[in-house]
Amino acid sequence: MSKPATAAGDLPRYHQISNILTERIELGKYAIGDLLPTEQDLCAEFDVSRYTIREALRRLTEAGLVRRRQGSGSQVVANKVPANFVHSMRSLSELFQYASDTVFKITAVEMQVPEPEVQPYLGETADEPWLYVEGVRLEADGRTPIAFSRVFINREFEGIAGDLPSVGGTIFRLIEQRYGVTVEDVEQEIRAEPMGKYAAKLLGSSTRIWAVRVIRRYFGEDGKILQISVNYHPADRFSYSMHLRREGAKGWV
Amino acid sequence: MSKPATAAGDLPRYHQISNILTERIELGKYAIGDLLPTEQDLCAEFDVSRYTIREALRRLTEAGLVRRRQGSGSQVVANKVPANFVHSMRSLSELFQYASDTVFKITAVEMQVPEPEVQPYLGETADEPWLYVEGVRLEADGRTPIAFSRVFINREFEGIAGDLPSVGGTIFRLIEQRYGVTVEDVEQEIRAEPMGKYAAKLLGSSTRIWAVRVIRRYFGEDGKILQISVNYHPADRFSYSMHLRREGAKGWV
DNA sequence: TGGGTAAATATGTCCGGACAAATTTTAGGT
DNA sequence: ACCTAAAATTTGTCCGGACATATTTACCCA
Repeated sequence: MSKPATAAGDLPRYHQISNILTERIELGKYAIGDLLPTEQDLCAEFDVSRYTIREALRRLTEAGLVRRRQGSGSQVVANKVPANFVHSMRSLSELFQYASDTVFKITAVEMQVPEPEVQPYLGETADEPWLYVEGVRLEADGRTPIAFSRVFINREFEGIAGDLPSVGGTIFRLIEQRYGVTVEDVEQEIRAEPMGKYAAKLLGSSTRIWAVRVIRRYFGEDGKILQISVNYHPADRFSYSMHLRREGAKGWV
Repeated sequence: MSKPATAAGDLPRYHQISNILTERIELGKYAIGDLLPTEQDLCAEFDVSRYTIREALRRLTEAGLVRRRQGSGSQVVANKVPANFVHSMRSLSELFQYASDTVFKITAVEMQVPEPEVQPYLGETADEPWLYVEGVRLEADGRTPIAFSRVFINREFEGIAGDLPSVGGTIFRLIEQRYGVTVEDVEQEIRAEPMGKYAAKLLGSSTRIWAVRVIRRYFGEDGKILQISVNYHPADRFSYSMHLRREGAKGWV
């Protein structure tokens, strides 16, 4: 092995070296748990400065293949690059993708054992009663429907039933504020299906229309389900957008 | 301002300087869009080497606060370290939510100016020809259809046309490998609509069915669109799931 | 054989320098 | 006023060096 060439259009040396080392790791020449050759040895092998080797190893570290430890060396911890793509949002409100000044008009509130549609999402708590809230989310004009929603709230928080008529924002936010719990995880599932007659009627349609159904489960810190919401959006008025960005090191070929 | 101290237990100098610069950005001393002082000026201000300043600025870059450009300077692009809720995946393959052993059966390849449906997603490049690839993605059994896809590939990469018959994986990966480019960002949009007759037929249905249409745009490092894919999934066989996890501090903006 | 200490090893921080490459600014010409 | 080319500026790559710090190894003694 010798000094990598850096003719016009070539990758930087440290980039080429990190590609070579990555390939060796992937091929098992350096197995998971093994130490890579020391910086000094790699400098000799590739005939480059220590700086260049350190940049190459930094890339391997950022890629998650290697962990470096002072006095110890560079240990292989993975043999594939977990290139991460990340969709992030500043708050859960961004998850809904409708404006923050929309209104939730409640049509029913009661304790209820969830119907079969929802039970698969509840696990062991499927047979217990939940605080059921039903309603229509409207644009700020108070008239244009956005979605029909069924919300199941963990009965630990049934005390918020009295606050619900005044809910301008979101129910889970109400729970967080009233009970000091925090939503740590959210599972969301999107699918398309024909909308039920009842829901369609509430959304102002007398014919059978299609819906995009969005189910969201909100989990607390201990993994307990705080709330489940089942939302039906008219298909012709719904789209769901997300932006993913690469984080960390670039993917290797 | 002077050389940061490095007594025992102190943070490294570059870490201290990046903290100071982060605070200035958050306070608006360097606003979004502003250029930070040059490396040279910062070396003078903090009385440290260029290496130390570059390490500090690297940290700001990795945190997403700053973008550095050779010949131009270091521009503030954000004044807060982003993200509370994060949906992450190890590779873009996870975005598709079908198994990795599926097969893409190609039905057409040609240069083409994209049709009106796609043009809003192309911006200034809407009038130019793209390499058009059309096909059906099948389960590993080679028979069960998953989705009908139209793919528009930036004509810079038209050389991959010859590789396409053998594409077992994904087209963007082929582009990455062949041209050494990297997908940095992806925009995805999901909506439901009736499926066109042609697509439905290719998916084995003689009646008018509903589809979940998923449009994805893949961007390279310079913000250029590398590829667009328009995928039609039969609604009854499609669902899209995501898991979001809280990261960083609790609480709301 | 086990424990403690010193020495050796390997990476981390930081310095200074040089040249390359990309971008911006300046100067000159039409 | 606009355009083009050259010069200046700013960051990127890479070199060599020194000292600090964390870990591992070697050695000695009970």
